[in-house]
Amino acid sequence: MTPPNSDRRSERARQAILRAAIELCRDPGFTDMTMEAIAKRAGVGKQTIYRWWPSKAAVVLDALHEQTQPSATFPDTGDVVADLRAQMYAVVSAMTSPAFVPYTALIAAAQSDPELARRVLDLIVAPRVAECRARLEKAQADGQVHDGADLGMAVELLYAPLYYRLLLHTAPPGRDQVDRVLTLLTTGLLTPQRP
Amino acid sequence: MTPPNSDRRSERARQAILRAAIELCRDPGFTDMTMEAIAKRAGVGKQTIYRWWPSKAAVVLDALHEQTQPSATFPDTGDVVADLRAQMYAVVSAMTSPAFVPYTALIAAAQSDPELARRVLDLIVAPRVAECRARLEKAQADGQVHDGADLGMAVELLYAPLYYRLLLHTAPPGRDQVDRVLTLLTTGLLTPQRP
Amino acid sequence: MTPPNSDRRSERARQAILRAAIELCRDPGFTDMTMEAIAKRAGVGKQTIYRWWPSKAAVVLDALHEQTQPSATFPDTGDVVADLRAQMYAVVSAMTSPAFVPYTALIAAAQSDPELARRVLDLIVAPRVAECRARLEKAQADGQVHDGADLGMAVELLYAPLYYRLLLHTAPPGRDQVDRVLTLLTTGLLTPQRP
Amino acid sequence: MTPPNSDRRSERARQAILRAAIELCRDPGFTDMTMEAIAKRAGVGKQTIYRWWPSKAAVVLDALHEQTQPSATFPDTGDVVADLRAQMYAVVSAMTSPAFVPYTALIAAAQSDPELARRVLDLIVAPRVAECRARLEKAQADGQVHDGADLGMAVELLYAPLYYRLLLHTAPPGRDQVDRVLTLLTTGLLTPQRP
DNA sequence: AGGTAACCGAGACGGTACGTCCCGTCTTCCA
DNA sequence: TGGAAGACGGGACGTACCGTCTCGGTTACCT
Repeated sequence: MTPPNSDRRSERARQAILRAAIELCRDPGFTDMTMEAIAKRAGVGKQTIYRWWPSKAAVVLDALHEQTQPSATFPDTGDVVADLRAQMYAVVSAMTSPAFVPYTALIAAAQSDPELARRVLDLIVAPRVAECRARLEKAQADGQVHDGADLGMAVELLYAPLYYRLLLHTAPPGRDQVDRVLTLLTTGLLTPQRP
Repeated sequence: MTPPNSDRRSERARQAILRAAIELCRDPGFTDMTMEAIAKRAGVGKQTIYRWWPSKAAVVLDALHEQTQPSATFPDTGDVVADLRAQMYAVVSAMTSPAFVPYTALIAAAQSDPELARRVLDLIVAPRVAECRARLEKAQADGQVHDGADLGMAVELLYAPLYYRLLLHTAPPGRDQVDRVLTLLTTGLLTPQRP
Repeated sequence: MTPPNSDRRSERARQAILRAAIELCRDPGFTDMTMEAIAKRAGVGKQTIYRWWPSKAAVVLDALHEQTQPSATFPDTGDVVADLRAQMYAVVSAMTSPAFVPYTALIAAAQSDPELARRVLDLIVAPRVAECRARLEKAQADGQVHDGADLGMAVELLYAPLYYRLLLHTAPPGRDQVDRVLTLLTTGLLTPQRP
Repeated sequence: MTPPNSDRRSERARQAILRAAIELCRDPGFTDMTMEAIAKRAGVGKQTIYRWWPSKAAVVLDALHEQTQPSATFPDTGDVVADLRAQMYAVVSAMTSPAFVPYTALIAAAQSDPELARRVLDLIVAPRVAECRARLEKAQADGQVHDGADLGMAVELLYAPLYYRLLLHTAPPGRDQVDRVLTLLTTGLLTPQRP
């Protein structure tokens, strides 16, 4: 997928590799997966993998991304807070499902692989952020959010706690967390009491 | 530091190993560091490392933790927001300094090593969280924060965005980010405008 | 048994070590036996072994030698050939018994350990050779062997074929081999036929 | 040379390995030689050695065998005894040359490695024995040896004393030994004197 | 229609690090 | 001071993968 340009590329091999990668995410898991194992399971020469991907992380990222359905778009019922809650509940569900483990591994791998980091960001994080941002903008236009609110930071504040728990393992992300985050953000209680 | 119990342990070797680990964090970096390199640089047999630590990540964690000064306590000038800002500025400084890179690597490594995750949490994250929490509680007692505010979530909301940027590489954590987070949290603008 | 001189030596430890060596000859076998295993099984510090023996081969040699009864002396019925046959049968029995395996291992070890070679020779081979030689000399005095016969070489010729088979594994040493050796040596058929 | 079947094998690597083995026989010697040293000197990965040989002894055996010229055949001047003497002198020369040391080491190693023992026997011992046997049979046909003589045992009796001295270190094999062996075997003096 | 150039499978190759085993020395504490 | 215990520096083990390479074979295009 990177260096040699060709439509002579074998679609059969490509799919077999992605398929094998997905399967190996399940069983030995991302960390214990090897290029050799992918090649063997896909019935493919190692060279064929190295020809199109730079690392196992790149293969897995492609594999995960390919199998992901176009993803439902951000809900819009007219009530921003309800919509945010619904969407964040969905994210929590995803994060706590076993199928999410390899995503976490990819984020970990990306810490020492800038190119991978960029691709993870572009493929996985950015689209969700953009949608959330768009929903907030619409809400602002609807008057459900202050004109002066810092929407960019709002997006970060909404999702960051989920990733925080996911990656620091302080606790699993959860629905109550979502509720508390929304409460804090929408009530602004982090301010002095009025006497 | 885990399996064999003994006070016959060589303090000389222990320190040489931790020292070597720190040095190797700088030069080849955590990812390219190997147990063999640590042993060689420390002038120590590999077995001596494996006897006391289960992985290079464990060694590095101990090394980083040992070299860390008792850590300045949370500032308390009487103004919570100012104190939070000061402390978070400090965290931003730390995170963007080259010396922080290995911490990031440890968090990455912890994604596939639950025991390491626990130790990272206990040694690095938990104490900071506790201090922040304590400061917020004092602020609440002082009436600078609403009685009903969810302080636990507040701590998460304050720090999560920093880790979010750090680990997802959306942008480097920064002072302006801190300012915007504090603004959003203290003004509660994520609410409908009053007409 | 070599360097430090002392009667403070612990007889208990010495016997435990030799005993352990014998037992380990049986189970993991000489080749797979280690100093550490001997120490552990003997309930002895490694240092205690190294203090008195230079190598595991030395320990095993002592152990084997100590457990060997003073050894029956060469038979003397008046008939040299019969006596030789009897004695050589006994050697064949010994060589083909499982208990002989470590002796073979010692001879092998001696190939790269001159000091061990000397001790193996002195303790194991030389006494038997001397006895055989003495019996042949008596036979010569009795007129059962030619005055001109080269008795030193005769001893070599009698025993060499047994060691030859033992060490080159062309075939196991056997009674028929003994018979055929004796026949060839006593009939001198390796000469032209008389017409 | 055993497990994977393939003509994809690198002849370059094979030769480099055998060459390195020969050289290391000279300098650190068989006992102190390591697989790692062979690999390093041959400029080869360790795996490449392990892929084709089970042990360093196997490598050395192949190396020695490959470098050995097809070997001069048994002399045949018409005089068996002279021919035997000539051939055995040659064996003595070989055995007492420094180049023979690794053969001795192989025989030692074979004591705890049945497969190696078989290969040493087949490659080194058996051919020589067969040639000697053939020469004796021809002598028997020529009437230079009794019809009833036990030729198989004769071969053993001729060579065994040389190996006996070589391996038990009673004395170095020598020409005088050869002479005395031949004398004893051809005169049959190990019999009662005729009055 | 034949030639040729690319991808493909297979897996050997030179290498590096792994985690383990044992070496022979040392250190510590006990009797 | 000898012995038990076992940690220590060291070095080789045999294995696992890395990423590159060579080797036929099989397409698919290009004359």
